[in-house]
Amino acid sequence: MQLEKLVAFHKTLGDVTRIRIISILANGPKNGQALAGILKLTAPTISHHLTKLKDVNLVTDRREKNTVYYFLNEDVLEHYSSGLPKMVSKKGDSNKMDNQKLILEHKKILDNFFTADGRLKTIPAQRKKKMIVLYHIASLLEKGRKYPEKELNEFIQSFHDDFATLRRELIIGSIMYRENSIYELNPREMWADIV
Amino acid sequence: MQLEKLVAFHKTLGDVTRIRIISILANGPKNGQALAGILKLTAPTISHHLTKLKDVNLVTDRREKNTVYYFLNEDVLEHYSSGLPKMVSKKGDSNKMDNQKLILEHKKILDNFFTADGRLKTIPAQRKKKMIVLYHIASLLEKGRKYPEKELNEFIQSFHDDFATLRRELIIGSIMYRENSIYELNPREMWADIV
DNA sequence: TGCCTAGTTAGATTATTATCTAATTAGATG
DNA sequence: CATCTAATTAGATAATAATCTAACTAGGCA
Repeated sequence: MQLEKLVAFHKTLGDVTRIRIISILANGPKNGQALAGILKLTAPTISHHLTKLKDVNLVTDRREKNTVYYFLNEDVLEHYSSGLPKMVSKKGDSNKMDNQKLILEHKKILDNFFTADGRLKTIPAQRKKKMIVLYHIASLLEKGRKYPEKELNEFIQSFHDDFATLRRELIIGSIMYRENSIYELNPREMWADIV
Repeated sequence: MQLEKLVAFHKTLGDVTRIRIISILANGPKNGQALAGILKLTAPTISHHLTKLKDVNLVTDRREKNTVYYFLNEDVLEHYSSGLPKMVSKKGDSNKMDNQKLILEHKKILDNFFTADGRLKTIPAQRKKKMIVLYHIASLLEKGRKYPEKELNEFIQSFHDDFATLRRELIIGSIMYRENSIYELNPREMWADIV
């Protein structure tokens, strides 16, 4: 019945978490762990919501090695077009042509620069690669939380011994900012451009 | 917060009963009793849903004597435009200009032809009035249900002793149709033009 | 083969909500 | 004023669903 479908669609969108997931995915695909991190929810909860979103065809997924990326199906969204497009406005992604390809490229770079147990082999010289590595490291920090310099150092050192250089790069790249030796992630939507 | 509003809107639409109410109101205002009758729910339940619909501005109401008529706010619906417009397509209501006035006119006619305890005083001679009366009686039958002639007779007789005439009029007016002495409401949206 | 990581499934808990009955409010009407 | 009808409010019940922890599954990779 057509009516049931419409109700299901709205019921799916009638939940804050799912709307958040949608607006995140509007800026490009993400995997489950990333979503869980951003929304500060557990993996099963994310999984729960994603199945609901998949049920009404708002989201599709695609496996890449060990991790599954979730894509927003914008056609459906536009079909039911529900005011969302306005609030969910994409960031200035001029050529989002192949977001997927971008992800894989990033993944490859990370694979090259990190060891299996997650340590950074060397600090990349190439600016772009360096940024990708820095973003990756920063992605494991808690958004909104303040880190004393000592704590941040220890954290960075778990990736690479030259924590001083890396810490400075995080500031220069405006991924973090510092106030009285207290560090914090920059509030700007850091997940927008990178995985 | 804008997000909360969007969620609230969808949550409101994520319920079968409320979608039904909306698609009924799309064909013109109704009062609470009428809605309760059509949807076979109690008055408090209808009231509950209507307050929710009013909360998100999908419905407004207007009191007329003792009874309150509920109007669909089509602007909001179009603003959030949610696939509903398609399924909720108005019937060919050319001059809906004053639906409200129409309602009151009908009410007056019904008041004139029915006694306080709901019996039909006389069968109207004027075609238009007769139709209104017939629709009113038919509105108490169950859509989609098949009535054996005997049962239908008894039902009609609860309004007026000349059940044979009324039964024939229901067929002539194509409000009902008959197959092998089994009667059924015509499937066309009978609530569109009346009540 | 055997571990590691990402996701899903199961089950429990808690919060929300659709629905009902009973009681109450608000107008209208005789 | 007394009564009637329509609507809302209060309170109870039962169903749905969001979230968590714990256990399980399924690919990579050493």
